[in-house]
Amino acid sequence: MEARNPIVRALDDAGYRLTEPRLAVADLIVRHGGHFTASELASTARQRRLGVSRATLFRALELMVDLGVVERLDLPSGEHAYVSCAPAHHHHVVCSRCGRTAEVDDTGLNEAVREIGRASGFRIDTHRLELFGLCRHCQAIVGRSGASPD
Amino acid sequence: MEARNPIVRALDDAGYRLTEPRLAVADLIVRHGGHFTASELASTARQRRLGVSRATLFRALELMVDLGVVERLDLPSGEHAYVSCAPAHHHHVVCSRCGRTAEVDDTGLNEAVREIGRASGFRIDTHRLELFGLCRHCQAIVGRSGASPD
DNA sequence: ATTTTTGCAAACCTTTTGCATGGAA
DNA sequence: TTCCATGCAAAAGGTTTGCAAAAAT
Repeated sequence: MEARNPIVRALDDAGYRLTEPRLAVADLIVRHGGHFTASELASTARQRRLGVSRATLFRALELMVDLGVVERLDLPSGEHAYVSCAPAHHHHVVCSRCGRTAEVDDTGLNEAVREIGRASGFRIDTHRLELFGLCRHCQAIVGRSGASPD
Repeated sequence: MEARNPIVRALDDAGYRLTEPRLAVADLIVRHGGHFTASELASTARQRRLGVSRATLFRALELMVDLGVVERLDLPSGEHAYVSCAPAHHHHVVCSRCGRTAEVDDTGLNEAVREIGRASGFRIDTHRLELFGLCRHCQAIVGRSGASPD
């Protein structure tokens, strides 16, 4: 039933116990959609009286990141944030107005990375690309009203 | 003529006062070379008895980031780090063994970013690319001794 | 002389940890 | 029943802030 939730499924598959707090966190995350900080998640949990302590929240997030179903990213402000995602290498575009995210594949990027390695002489092992802008929805809103993002 | 130091020059040009602590921080940074965390810089300053308080260090770093002569980046570990750099849009490759960095231009990447925008429907405003690997020097060392990075 | 900058110390925030209790398998 | 996971509360970092004193212009 709730194993429909991909995070819960991943926890289950990996043999972790499906506890009340973990289920609550997983549910919050998939319902949430966009990116979120640990604090945001904590206060949502508090509002809904889900009884998830701060320590447990962080432990759950760490677990999910390890399992690859949640990714940690860094906002331009330097804040740490998380997004739920499929367990494979990829990147996210983040809407700076509404927080919506989309996954992005490596097409074209891999080649650029290879080129950078060639030019710099570095053997490049990993990279992180974070993109920020306006999703289609917010472009329409901003374009219509002339409002500025943020 | 410490105005030879590009950070000092930038401070001067922007009309900030060239104080003892700022000069000390600027000097530490340009001498340092690779990336560094605020704490690392703080402890180096302490060792050398430069008399730069923590608060001032952070204020100086913030200033330099604002001026564009220092960039803040996020290591894979999630730690915040800084590197000194030229004030233009670019990215860094960071050696995960020795901390050496090289600047990288956008060639090829811009196109990839444009393509991502097209595919995702987002209007992409900014992006951050962080690359990690081994610099030429460390490749040679690791290759020779068979040691593994980190 | 005036205004900016600093140092100190405390506050703040986020994240982690030890340990006894509680809950899943 | 047996571990694993949780909560609590304290600790550990990292970063910011208010304010009086010090320094740069």
